[in-house]
Amino acid sequence: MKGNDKNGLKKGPWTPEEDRILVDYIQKHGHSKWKSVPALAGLNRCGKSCRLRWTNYLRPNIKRGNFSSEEEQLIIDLHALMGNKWSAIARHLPGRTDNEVKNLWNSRLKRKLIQMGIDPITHEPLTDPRLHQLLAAASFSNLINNPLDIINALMLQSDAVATLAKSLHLSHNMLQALASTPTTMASQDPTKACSTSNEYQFGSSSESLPVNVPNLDTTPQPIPPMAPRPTIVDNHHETNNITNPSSTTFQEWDDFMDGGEASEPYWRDIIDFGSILASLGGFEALTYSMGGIARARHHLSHGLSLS
DNA sequence: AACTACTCCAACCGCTGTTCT
DNA sequence: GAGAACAGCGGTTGGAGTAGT
Repeated sequence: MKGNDKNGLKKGPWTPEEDRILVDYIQKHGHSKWKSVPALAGLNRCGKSCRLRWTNYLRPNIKRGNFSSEEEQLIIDLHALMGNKWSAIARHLPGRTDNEVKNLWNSRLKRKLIQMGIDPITHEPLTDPRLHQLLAAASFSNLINNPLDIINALMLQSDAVATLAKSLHLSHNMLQALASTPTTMASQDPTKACSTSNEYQFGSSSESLPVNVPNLDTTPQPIPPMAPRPTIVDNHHETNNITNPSSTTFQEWDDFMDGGEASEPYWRDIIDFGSILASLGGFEALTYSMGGIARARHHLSHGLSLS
């Protein structure tokens, strides 16, 4: 990456002096022809490199530093609509560049979605192969065959039930949020209104972005409301009233996954499994498990045998 | 302290679409 | 209309920094 190219033009990181020269030149003369900029400014760079440096780093109003959770959520939402249209996504984030958005997606957001059991490409729940992969890697297949084993395993740790219950509840809320994303966005933000011609209209300009909007006929049915969060949950943490998906849903998941309560690899595996089970639409199974857990907790608190 | 693995991000590359001649 | 020049975009690379062993 370092050194000069075959034309003798410099490559690699820009020095502060080069930055200063480029900024001075553009402020005085503009950049109508990028190809001529380096020669006129006195830089030993190609025009393309100058343009990139200016647009991604030197131009005014560039916002630097960490992305806020709101920005991250917006990127996820927009990516669900547009795919890898980084420049289009970046236009909705003032001060952010397409390169920054792309880097954030590739380095963090993509992984985060996978962790949540969501395919980062389709933004739909991960499908069977992924589930089987997970099941093969872990020993949960045995647990599925005998739900009582789940309970027995969970009872080995006092916070187990609370942790799993919370993870399942968050998974469910996230799925609800995702399932309702296009409608929700359109209703909240007029710039994201969806026309009837399978195109989303953005902003006041005539720009329209043809995207693969899911056919309404094939849109997954709304996820049924989950039973109220069990009161058995957690003596050690504040009980959150999580009944509706909201913009805080993903933040809650982040906090949950990053926090101590889900930090053990053992629990993260269970939570991953719970997410994927939920993703596959196994809410009956979840309800069953939750009910089983509640019963188990009741049995335990009354000193009864699980079997 | 040394090494390795991993993450982040600036910059490059190659392709595509648009504008100009 | 055709080809050249240019700008913009998305994918990829590689160096720097950091955490873990």
